[in-house]
Amino acid sequence: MSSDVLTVSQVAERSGFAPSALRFYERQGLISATRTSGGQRRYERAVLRRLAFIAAARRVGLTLDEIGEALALLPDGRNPTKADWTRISRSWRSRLDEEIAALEKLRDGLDGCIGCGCLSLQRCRLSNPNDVAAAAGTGAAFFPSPLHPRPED
Amino acid sequence: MSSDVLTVSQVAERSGFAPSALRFYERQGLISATRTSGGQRRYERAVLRRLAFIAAARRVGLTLDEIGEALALLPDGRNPTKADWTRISRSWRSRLDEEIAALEKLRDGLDGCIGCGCLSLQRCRLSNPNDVAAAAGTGAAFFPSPLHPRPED
DNA sequence: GTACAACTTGAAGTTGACTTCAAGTCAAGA
DNA sequence: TCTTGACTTGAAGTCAACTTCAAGTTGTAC
Repeated sequence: MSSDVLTVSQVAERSGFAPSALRFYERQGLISATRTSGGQRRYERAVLRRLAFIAAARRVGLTLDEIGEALALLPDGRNPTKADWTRISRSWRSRLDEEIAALEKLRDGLDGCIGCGCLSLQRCRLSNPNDVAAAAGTGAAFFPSPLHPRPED
Repeated sequence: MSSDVLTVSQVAERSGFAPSALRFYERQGLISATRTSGGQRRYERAVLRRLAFIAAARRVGLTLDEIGEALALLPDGRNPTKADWTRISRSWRSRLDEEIAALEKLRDGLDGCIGCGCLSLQRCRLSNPNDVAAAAGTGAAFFPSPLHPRPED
């Protein structure tokens, strides 16, 4: 139990991450823990804040590598302040804006194309991949794609 | 070459998919090809339309399994009409709308939370995972997540 | 008829983010 | 002290969507 350290299952429950994920994040250097004399992990409360950051960053679409880089910008020695967290998450807003814009563009493209069935017509960009291929090189350019997609949790 | 059938590399170039992806899609049952006497693939032109559909569907965020299910709804025996394509892609618009809405919600949540640094404060949902865990079960509920994300191409 | 690019196959590898497993060790309440 | 749930480890497995590889075959321009 108790006062100021937490066990793996306590952190798991409070953070929402599975114990296996916590061990994985530790191996990746995203979080750390002290050990009991018997070798079991004990976490400081500050790890919860760190995990909250990781959860939010994942949701925004950052990879674990990127999250690691962001966390590396936190001061070592002292606990991060409000300003520290703000600083390293400042770019998230524009990242989301870009992603939203990309999806909107895709949606509008669909409205004028697949949505109306012109997939089967000669002049639709979607149904006429050779034109696109000739112009853009690969089919990946048919439509803008969302930025920073991530696999299912 | 020529008149009405296409080789693998021709389809690859015109569709934007790599030859290995075409073989993979064939194994998955998404596309099909006839064979020469020597066993090489020859594609009908209609495969390009199918591939355009696959490309668009991938972009919208469908998995290959879902794309397969959608393609299974096309009539067999005759080539799909404009109405056929429209029918099976009708749900894409709302799917994108939902995904966009989820991202906007996430963005707005960030504006009021991480963005202002309250990650370090007591009453922020993000910095207070135990409350969320108690209420929602897992950390996955901190923020709405985008629907149907997909791995990098 | 020959050269050679393009094609064939099944199997294994890749990436990211984890999870699962087996086999054993630790912590703490009764 | 005993019991039992929680914990430990490294290695291997999972998932999606492909790519890469090796070793051999085919198609066609000359």
